[in-house]
Amino acid sequence: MAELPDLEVFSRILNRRYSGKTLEKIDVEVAGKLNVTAKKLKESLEGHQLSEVKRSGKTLQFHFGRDRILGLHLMLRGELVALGEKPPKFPVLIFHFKGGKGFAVTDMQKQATPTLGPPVNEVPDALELDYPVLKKLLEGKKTTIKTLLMDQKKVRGIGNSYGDEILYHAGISPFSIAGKIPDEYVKKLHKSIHSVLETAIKKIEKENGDELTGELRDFMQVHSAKLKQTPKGEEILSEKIGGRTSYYTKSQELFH
DNA sequence: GAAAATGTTGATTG
DNA sequence: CCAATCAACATTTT
Repeated sequence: MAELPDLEVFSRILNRRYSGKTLEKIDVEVAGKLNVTAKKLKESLEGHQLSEVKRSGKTLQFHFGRDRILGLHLMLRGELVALGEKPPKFPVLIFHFKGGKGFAVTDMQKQATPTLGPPVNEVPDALELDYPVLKKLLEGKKTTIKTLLMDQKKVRGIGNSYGDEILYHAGISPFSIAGKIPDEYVKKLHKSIHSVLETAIKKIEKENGDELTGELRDFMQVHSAKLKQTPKGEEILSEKIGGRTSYYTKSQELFH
């Protein structure tokens, strides 16, 4: 969980289910990563109406009015679950809305990070990245394109799996030096970022329907430990880049 | 039972 | 100063 397309779909579902409802109570089960005290969070949000849920990069933002915004990063293992009969496993935060419904943020690793009053982030979101900005981002950079795409200080929202999918789609090797990629391929990369992410959003939205749960990655073309071949029959290679496994094929062009 | 797993941060090394 | 690597976080899945 927790790359841009999943979060985009979650934000839409959360909006449909909870926007307009008043937060009756919020339980803070794990306060370790919270930037304020549990008491302060409760004082700030309880009794207020959820106006909107937004996605920003790999974070969600719950708007309870001006100056009452809760940011949330799910990190590696964070999940969102609707409250049911059983109490959620590994709860971090539990939102109870008036009328009895609610959801929980869970994380077995306790790394999910809620932030009251998240600072405005100037780094472009992957879905808002236009071609001239991307071109400028790559110019003169000596780092590999895979590392750069995953760098949240440069573009927000792309992680290890979609990074591989995007580069496969664009026909660029993840080991290519960012600054050495010709314009023609930077254009392809720009198109691939949008089309891979938007296609994923549509597929996840279709599968998930109105359910909060689920982690759909069936449509991955290269980034999967199970796959040996792409749908086109190309052999999938894997190698670590920056401590994380990258999946790619020989058909992706290497610029260096 | 070992290894890897969608992310980030801070320390460290070149 | 920039780039790259690694460990740490806690648990499940392969």
